[in-house]
Amino acid sequence: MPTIKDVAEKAGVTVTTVSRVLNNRGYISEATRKKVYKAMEELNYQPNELARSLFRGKSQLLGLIIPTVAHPFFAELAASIEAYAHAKGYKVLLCNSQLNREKEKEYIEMLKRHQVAGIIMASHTMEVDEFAKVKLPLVTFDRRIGANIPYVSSDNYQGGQLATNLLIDKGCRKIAHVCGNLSLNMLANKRNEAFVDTARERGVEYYTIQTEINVFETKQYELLIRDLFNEHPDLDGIFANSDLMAVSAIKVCSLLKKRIPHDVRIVGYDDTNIASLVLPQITSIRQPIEQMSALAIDLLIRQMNKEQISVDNILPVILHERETT
Amino acid sequence: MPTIKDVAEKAGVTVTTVSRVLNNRGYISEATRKKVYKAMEELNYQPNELARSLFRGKSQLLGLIIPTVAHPFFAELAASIEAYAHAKGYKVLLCNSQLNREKEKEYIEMLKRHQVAGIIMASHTMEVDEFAKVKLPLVTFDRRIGANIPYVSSDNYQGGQLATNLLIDKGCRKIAHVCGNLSLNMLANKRNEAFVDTARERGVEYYTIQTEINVFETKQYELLIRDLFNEHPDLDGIFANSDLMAVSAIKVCSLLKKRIPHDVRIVGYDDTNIASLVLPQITSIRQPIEQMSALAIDLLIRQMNKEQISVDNILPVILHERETT
DNA sequence: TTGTATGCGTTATCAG
DNA sequence: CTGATAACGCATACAA
Repeated sequence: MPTIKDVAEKAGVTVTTVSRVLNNRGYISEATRKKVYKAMEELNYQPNELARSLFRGKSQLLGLIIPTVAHPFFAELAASIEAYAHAKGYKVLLCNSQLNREKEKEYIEMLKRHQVAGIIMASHTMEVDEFAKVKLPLVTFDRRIGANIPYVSSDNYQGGQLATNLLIDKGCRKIAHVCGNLSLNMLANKRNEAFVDTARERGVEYYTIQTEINVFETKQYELLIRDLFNEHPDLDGIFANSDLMAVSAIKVCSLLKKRIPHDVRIVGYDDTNIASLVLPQITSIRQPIEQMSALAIDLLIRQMNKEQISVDNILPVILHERETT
Repeated sequence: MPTIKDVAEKAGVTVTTVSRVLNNRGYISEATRKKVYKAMEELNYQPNELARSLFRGKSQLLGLIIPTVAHPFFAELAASIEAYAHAKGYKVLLCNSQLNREKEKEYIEMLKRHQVAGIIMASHTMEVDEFAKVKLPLVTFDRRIGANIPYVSSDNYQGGQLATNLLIDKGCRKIAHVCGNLSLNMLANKRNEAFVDTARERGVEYYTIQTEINVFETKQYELLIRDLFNEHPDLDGIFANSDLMAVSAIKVCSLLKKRIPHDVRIVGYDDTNIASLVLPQITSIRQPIEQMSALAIDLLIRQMNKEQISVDNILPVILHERETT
């Protein structure tokens, strides 16, 4: 790999000059600029980002910590974040935590060692006080850590309300919310709050089913939902915490010969591609992934620039009615 | 951020000594080792990877270039690759090319600037001769570039045979292969070769439908398949090039009141999670993603060590029969 | 067993 | 307008 030195020699100038044309700093005569460009061209020179980053004390890397990119929601999130990061000149370091606290910590340490410019954290098994130690531009997805760490989230309470009200409006009298682990202290838990509040208010029988921490255990969802119907054969509405869970619910209903939406109505969450792909197409609550991604990147960059930012960044969700309701 | 210098001062030694205990090199007395560890502990010291990498001339980063991580197959691939890379001490830089040649090139340049240790390339719109310029450990997914660049692939021809034979064995007489853009020169095209060979051999009527380059245009798949049935209402077998396409096929069949597998049989590809998730569950050809990922990482590391490696790395696929056949 | 000096590739400061 | 030099944080060769 040619270095700036090689370019300088070839162009008959010093490294200083080359650096100047590279960064468009200071005054340079057109003649030498041309010479330098020519030399760079001929050598196929690429500036060494490691050296640059070392000098300025940080890299152009962003860390993205998610449970697993194999999950459709996080896959779409990752794709979106990468796109916006790229547009702003940043690269994304992919970290799959598997919702494992040790891994989360390990990844954060790793990212610090690599002098990343910032971290987007969308996996939350870590304790709150451990976030204080990060000392790096940080944005959280769907979790409020404290007054200092900004987070991006969609309006989970609103989502829960929309879903629950829709089920009840459509005539459901006995509904269940299949959600993640509520002890994980994520804002997604507000969906369940909304579910409970709404169901209670409107006088409808309701149940909450928590799944284990396992990220992507479809089979487990199916078993859980099957148990649910065993206990409550007359259940007529399911609010699933992800489209994947909704698909599992559809499957179980099909096996139990329950017609959708006639016997059971289902609302999914995230509105990932899968929701409109399967049959019946899933009614789902859409999180505005694109805007959330853009906002996250933006918040990170603002932190780097020591700008003032708001801690709470909650975007509205949208209900997409389809065939399961 | 504390540096090695701070640690040295705190421990009352020089940076050399600290560096030594850090890297377990040379002889160090237990006493000073303890002192140094203590100092590192107290300062919460993290070695600066940028500096390390700059010194040794390359980073611990791997570039992963895929069309988009929003696609289930590539999402699972990315998750798997990240896991193996992590196990070997490497981090993954995520690059979504959108199957765009300029982006691919741009990403490669970027990765070089960042002194990545290697590149895994699973997006192939670039010309063959451009690969020669990479000069970096490189592994290709599903494309044979030349005699110098190793690739990892599953046995596409076998996959095509398995799928086609299954359809015919089950009684299909008029079948279609819905595949990607055959001009892209990927090994996946061998699926179509196998399809054509097998159908011809066994005397069954067959058609090939190519989709546009767009990576994730589900709607487009649906339109294409609809057109297909318009032209050939008596089509009774579809070999889809991905599970996503298979889902689209299922959907179209459902809309056209065609029963699966009674009227139309469908075989998908990749056997991603989605295949066993939807109803009917999709018969699919499984690519051994885990092994392919491990192999790719392994090939990269071997190249770094200047070890001899084989260019052709083809793993067998497995047919998973489910409900669509 | 430990310390000194040098260089990795780049940018910034300060001269000229 | 351009050049010499120091510094970023670390690891190695060579001394001691």
